[in-house]
Amino acid sequence: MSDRKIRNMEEFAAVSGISRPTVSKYFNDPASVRASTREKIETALKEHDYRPNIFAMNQNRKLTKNLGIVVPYLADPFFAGIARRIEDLVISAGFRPILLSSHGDAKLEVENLDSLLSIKPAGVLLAPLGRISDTAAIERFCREVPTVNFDANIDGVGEAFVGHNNAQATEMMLEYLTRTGEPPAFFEMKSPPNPNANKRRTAYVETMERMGHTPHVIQAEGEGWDIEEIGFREGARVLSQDSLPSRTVFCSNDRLAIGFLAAAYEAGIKVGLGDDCVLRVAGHDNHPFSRYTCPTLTTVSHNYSAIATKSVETVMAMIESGERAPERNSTLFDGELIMRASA
Amino acid sequence: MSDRKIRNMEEFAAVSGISRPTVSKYFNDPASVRASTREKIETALKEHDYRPNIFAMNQNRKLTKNLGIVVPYLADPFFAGIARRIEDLVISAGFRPILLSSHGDAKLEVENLDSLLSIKPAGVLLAPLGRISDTAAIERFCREVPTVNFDANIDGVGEAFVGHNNAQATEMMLEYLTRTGEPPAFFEMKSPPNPNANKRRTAYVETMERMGHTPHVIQAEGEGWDIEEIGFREGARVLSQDSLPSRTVFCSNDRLAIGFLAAAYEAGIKVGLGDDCVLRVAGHDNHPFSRYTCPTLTTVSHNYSAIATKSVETVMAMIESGERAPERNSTLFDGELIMRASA
DNA sequence: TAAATAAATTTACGCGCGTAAAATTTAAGA
DNA sequence: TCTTAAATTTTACGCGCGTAAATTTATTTA
Repeated sequence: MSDRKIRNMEEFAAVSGISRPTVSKYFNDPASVRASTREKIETALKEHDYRPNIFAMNQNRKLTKNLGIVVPYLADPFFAGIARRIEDLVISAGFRPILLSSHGDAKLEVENLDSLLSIKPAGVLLAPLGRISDTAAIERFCREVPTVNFDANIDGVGEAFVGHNNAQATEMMLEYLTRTGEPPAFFEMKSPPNPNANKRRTAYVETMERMGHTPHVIQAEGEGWDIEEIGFREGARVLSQDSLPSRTVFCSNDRLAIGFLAAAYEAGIKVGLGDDCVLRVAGHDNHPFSRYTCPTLTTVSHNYSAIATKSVETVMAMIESGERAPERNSTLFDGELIMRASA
Repeated sequence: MSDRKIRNMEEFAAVSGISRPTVSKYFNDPASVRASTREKIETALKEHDYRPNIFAMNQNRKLTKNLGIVVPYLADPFFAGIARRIEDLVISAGFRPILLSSHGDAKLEVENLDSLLSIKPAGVLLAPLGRISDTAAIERFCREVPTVNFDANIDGVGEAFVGHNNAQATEMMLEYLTRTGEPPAFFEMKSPPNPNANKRRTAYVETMERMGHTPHVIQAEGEGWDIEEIGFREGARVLSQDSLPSRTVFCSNDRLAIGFLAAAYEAGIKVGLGDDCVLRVAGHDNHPFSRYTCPTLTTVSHNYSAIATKSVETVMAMIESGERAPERNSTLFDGELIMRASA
């Protein structure tokens, strides 16, 4: 590596023996220049360690290579995990991922989109907060930037939706629980922050009725994203009142189930499949920590990689074609039953 | 709000009745212009919704308002939590946080720094991977950009270190466990990815010896960041062999403890303080999930907010003064005992 | 009220790169 | 070898803003 510092593309073009506009073209798309030219540039690149100024590039490019990723709550390992998959795919597509978390706050969600606007992203992958989201502000954003909505569906948000098939997943778990024991009660938050919760409740009620059973929905009080805490507190209340309509409890999501299991443990109630167990508990999401609950949590997994892949593919297609989809279509991926010890 | 679109600072200066260089100065620092001028600009701002082009700004500014935050593993809620605190502080200091995760991969850690370099950050807050980090590459980066090292200390990385007082925290927990029961064995990873682990082991051994007890270190095989899994697998092995030298186990960190507790549960071993319990287990970190283990985990909390605040203050001081510290100094904040049910 | 100081304006240039148009060279095919 | 299309080079301009120097205007102090 030469010690002479290259200050700009002009100088780099000089040392590589190629004109600056062609070098510019190379950095825009290496495949767009002749193989012999590409080689010359790449040889010079190894010698001189030059990199185009990202600000000057983006100032003039009609389309930046920035791609925003907004998740509702990054401290939730569930979202951290899916964000990571998406980041990897975005990088290998040659884009620069900008990961932002809304931290459960609708105002911050809009601020994040606002902040993204200022870096002219080529596209955005948005997992909205849901119920509390400022839908009008988000829609305004989506008119400016090609956006794909994932995880939590909000009508009108983004050109497409990619998510988890809550209906199929709920039905599958219900079938399993009923077949191997008894029809479960459904434990959920009274005001769930996420719209998936509503889909799951609806699917629970409808499937139960179709199966000829009476649905029992237990609603936990509490707001916000401290979901384990709500599951624990309300779980303890329900268990102490001994008011459960079924000895099987299907929690709306794993974080609620994690809290519920902790409450059961503390109450000395043995959960699981064994003869000495008095309760079965199931969750939904295959949360990273569901493998380490006591007992380990039976749950339904999202098809994370399919959702990540499809989301990225969809936004990339929009970016490349340069046009919006004629109609908003949604893709749902089926869940997978994860059988563990709790049910 | 007017419907006329403002395209650049020139046009915005025109509608606000102020010259463009003064407007530029305002955006650089609103306090640097006369109050009457500031008002005029802010009135126009409300009317016309203009925002300076961030790329054009950063291209010419000697110092951008970007501030990099690099954590080793964002899917760990521990790091997600501390990253969030730091982000908040950075934003309120008027900077734009760029959060990147190394995902446990040393190559990605260097790539992250490399990527930050291209956006000319004013400073960087780096929590390095630790043992596997490419120290030489990181040091090279630190010579270019004012960097503060936090969480895991690596000599030579950054101008300062801010972290947790592992020695004090370990000693405090040891004192508690010994006073209320018996001296614990120490459960850790054989090849811990994080240097804090080494500090904790050393503190354990030294304190035990000072107290007149024989230290017992149990080392779990296994590499990488799937720490709960390692704690579970190796915990199960240790418990099945019935080879524990003490009925109290002090885990090097909470994630290991979470796995260990799951193993104890599965082995039917009752953990806690009650008369019917045969084992006490303690952790270290006050991981967000340590409140929901079975039983709830007794642990030591970092002083998260102090660490975040001091880290941000330190890097801000470096940025403002424009000079590097004459010597690298480290600040350690004491831990706090979190007494729960497991010990 | 004049002088001293601070702030704002005018003028002018540069940052590093994208990109368009026209001229030229290169590679591929008949 | 000639034709043709593709790739490259030359030339030239613009993006939106930072910033320096000189000048003018406003505010504060004596």
